Amino acid sequence: MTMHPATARGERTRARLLAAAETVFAAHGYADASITRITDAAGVGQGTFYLYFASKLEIFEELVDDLNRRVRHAMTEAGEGARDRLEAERAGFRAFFRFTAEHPALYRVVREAELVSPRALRSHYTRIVEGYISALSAARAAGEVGDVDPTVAAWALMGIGEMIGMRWVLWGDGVAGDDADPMASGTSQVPDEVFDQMMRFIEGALRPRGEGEER
Amino acid sequence: MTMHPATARGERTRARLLAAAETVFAAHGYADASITRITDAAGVGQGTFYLYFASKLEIFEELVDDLNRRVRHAMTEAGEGARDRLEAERAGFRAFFRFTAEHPALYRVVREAELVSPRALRSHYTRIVEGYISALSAARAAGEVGDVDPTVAAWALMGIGEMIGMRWVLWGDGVAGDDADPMASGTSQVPDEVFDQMMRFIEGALRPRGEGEER
Amino acid sequence: MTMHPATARGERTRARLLAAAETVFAAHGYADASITRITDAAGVGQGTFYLYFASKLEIFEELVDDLNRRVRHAMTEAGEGARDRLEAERAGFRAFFRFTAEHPALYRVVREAELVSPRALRSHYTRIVEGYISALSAARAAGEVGDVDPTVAAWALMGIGEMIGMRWVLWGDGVAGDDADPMASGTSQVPDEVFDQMMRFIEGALRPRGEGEER
Amino acid sequence: MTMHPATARGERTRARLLAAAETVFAAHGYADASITRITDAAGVGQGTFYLYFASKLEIFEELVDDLNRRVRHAMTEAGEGARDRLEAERAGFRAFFRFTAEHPALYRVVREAELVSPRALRSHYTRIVEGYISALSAARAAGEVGDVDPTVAAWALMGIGEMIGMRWVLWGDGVAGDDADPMASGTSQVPDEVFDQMMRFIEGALRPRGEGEER
DNA sequence: AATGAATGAGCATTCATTCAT
DNA sequence: AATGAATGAATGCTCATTCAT
Repeated sequence: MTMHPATARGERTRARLLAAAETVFAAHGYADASITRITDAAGVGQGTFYLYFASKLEIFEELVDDLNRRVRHAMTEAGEGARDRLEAERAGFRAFFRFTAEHPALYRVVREAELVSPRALRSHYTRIVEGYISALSAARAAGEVGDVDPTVAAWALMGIGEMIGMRWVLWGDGVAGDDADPMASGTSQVPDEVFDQMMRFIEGALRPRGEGEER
Repeated sequence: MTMHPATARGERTRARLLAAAETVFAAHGYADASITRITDAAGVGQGTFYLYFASKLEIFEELVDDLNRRVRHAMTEAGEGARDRLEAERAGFRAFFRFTAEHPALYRVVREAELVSPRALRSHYTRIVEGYISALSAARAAGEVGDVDPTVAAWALMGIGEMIGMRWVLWGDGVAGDDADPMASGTSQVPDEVFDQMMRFIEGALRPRGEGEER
Repeated sequence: MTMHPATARGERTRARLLAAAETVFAAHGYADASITRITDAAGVGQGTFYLYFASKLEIFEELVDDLNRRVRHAMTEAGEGARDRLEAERAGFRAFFRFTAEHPALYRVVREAELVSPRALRSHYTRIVEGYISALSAARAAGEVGDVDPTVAAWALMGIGEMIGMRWVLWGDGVAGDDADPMASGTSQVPDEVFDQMMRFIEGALRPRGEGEER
Repeated sequence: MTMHPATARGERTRARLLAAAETVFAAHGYADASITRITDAAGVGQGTFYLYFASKLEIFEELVDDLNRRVRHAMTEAGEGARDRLEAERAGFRAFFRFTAEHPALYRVVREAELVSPRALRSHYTRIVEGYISALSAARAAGEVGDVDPTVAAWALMGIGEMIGMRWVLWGDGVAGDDADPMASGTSQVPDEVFDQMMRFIEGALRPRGEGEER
């Protein structure tokens, strides 16, 4: 499959292509991201592409994996110094949103993966969720978290992060009317009040509950 | 834009095309959903397509709008007989998942809209969220809901529904490993335990809180 | 071939179609003048077209013939009251240019006929030229015109009229640079000085010559 | 716009395409000259076309320019050894007719340009006429030519050449009846008597006049 | 007489991929 | 290692024409 270069020069070329692919896929989508556009953006000849990737699908999947590795790394790293679960969560979300702002490709590419490579899509979400699951399980064992199923809660958190990120990072601050230019986005940050409200929502959901539950 | 037929026969043909588009877009994605595939599925000649839709994009956007109208209708209708906010929420989510199971197109089509027609995508989410927002605002005024910002909470709920729906309705029950055929899906239902856990999560998030909040 | 209507209403519809065809062919050219455009311009249904014309080619040829009849009529009529050949010529050219200004279709349609219907093209030019030939022959017999072959002179005059008409009527007054909008034309008139110079040129060419010829 | 090849092989392919275009446009006209027909005639694959030309219109315009350059070159070259204006004129027209006979595309393509690319059409005629204008101006200054406006005379000459060329070169010798196959042409030459008569006509038009002019 | 629906052939254009250099 | 040339399959879209009403 993926062909790996023998020389350092080749290594650089390959990296350039992958970086170019991130830009081009994010800007045009899978179908309209022609190999030519990628090689042009990378500053190499058309034929060079096939020296390092067997097909368009392959570079796409590698890109998804790559982005996945990078978000997860960013999130984990952010949560490392945290005192408790809550602080870690907060840091993780912050990191997630920051990554989203810096790499709009993450959203655009992943969303398209639904059809292009369902395998890649599933693996992307699943890996992130796995991180949540183990963190939540540990927290539950430590009594920091209420009686929610870690798996379900993990997917819910994933959904919250994704949707809030889409709404406030990708779309920007403005009201999401039909009017605004939908492409002029990708650099905002989630406003503090929104972030706080979101964390409130999550805390409430995860907090241990002393009182009797309704229903 | 959209051209409307003058006769009943034309009306029927147009409806057949729209129905075919739902199937075809869901199965192949926007880029690979050729007009020919759509007209074949509709049982009409190629040229007939352009009697009713000016372009592929146009039928796509109309389809998104159509699906949007239909989910919202299903959700509203479901919540109508509910005693309290919680029951309504529960019914709404159930309806949402049922609709998702019956119309996998909703997910696949909407997700692709990110690139195909950002306008359609935004409008889709925004309209659904608006429903949540007004329901939450009313519930908060009635003291049924805690002190969360209705807008943020609404987007969070949207995210939860979408992610849980994707995971358990579209992907089915199985573990989301790299192995299973990712296309053989779309008909499962969210298992009861998962649904209950999700509702627990949501209740916790929205419940009025007596105790002092950290931070 | 051409189908003729039985009723007065039909007669009117047919005339409307022919008039619409003049406009549409002039504006879009043969290839881009769709039947739909013609019927739309005529304010009738698509199918109605084929009640009166067997094909697109047929209405085109009829239009060429029609325009041809009308220019020739305009030119003949104009020359009728003239005292001598020269005055007649002058009036004929004036009429030709006026017709051109009012019916840009004449040029555009005829020029395209080169490929669409060579038959129609030839017949158009030939018929006009025939008028010149007989006028020149008569004038030569009367000694009003020098010793030029009427046929060759007639084609030369045709060429002059067509080229001057294109340059000053269709293109307008402006310098024919690459810049001006080439479609914004068709209503100018040949300026008087140009017209006079052209007539001088023609007079010189046709005038009887007493002196010895060079060569 | 026009893309130029980087290698000699590409240069050859590009030239083949342009030559094929001349043939195909002349034979079928712009609208019916499919890219496939051109690439077939050139002996290359369909896709190859777009390596060198951005569109059908572009190769058309380049072809018009190319033909224009070539006629003008042929005409100028022919008139180079001439003793006087008249001899030069004669040689120029001969060259023009010869070129027309060898490149029927000149006529057919240019005539269609009226609608396809008015810009190209104007520029074609204007450039040729400019040559006439400067020659006539010089001749007038030298007293070789009478008191006609060089610009008007130049357009008149252009018209004469075009019409005579069409009549005797493109249509051939035969009477231009409705019968003859209109496509079986393009190789005749203007008969000597016709050519001489045409030159007589032109001489008369341009000759200095001693006597008093009517009007 | 009039119409609108239906159709399939046809075309410009794009693009992933292969290959010779 | 790198490149640009070449290709043909595929697709969105247009349009003259036919037909049932």
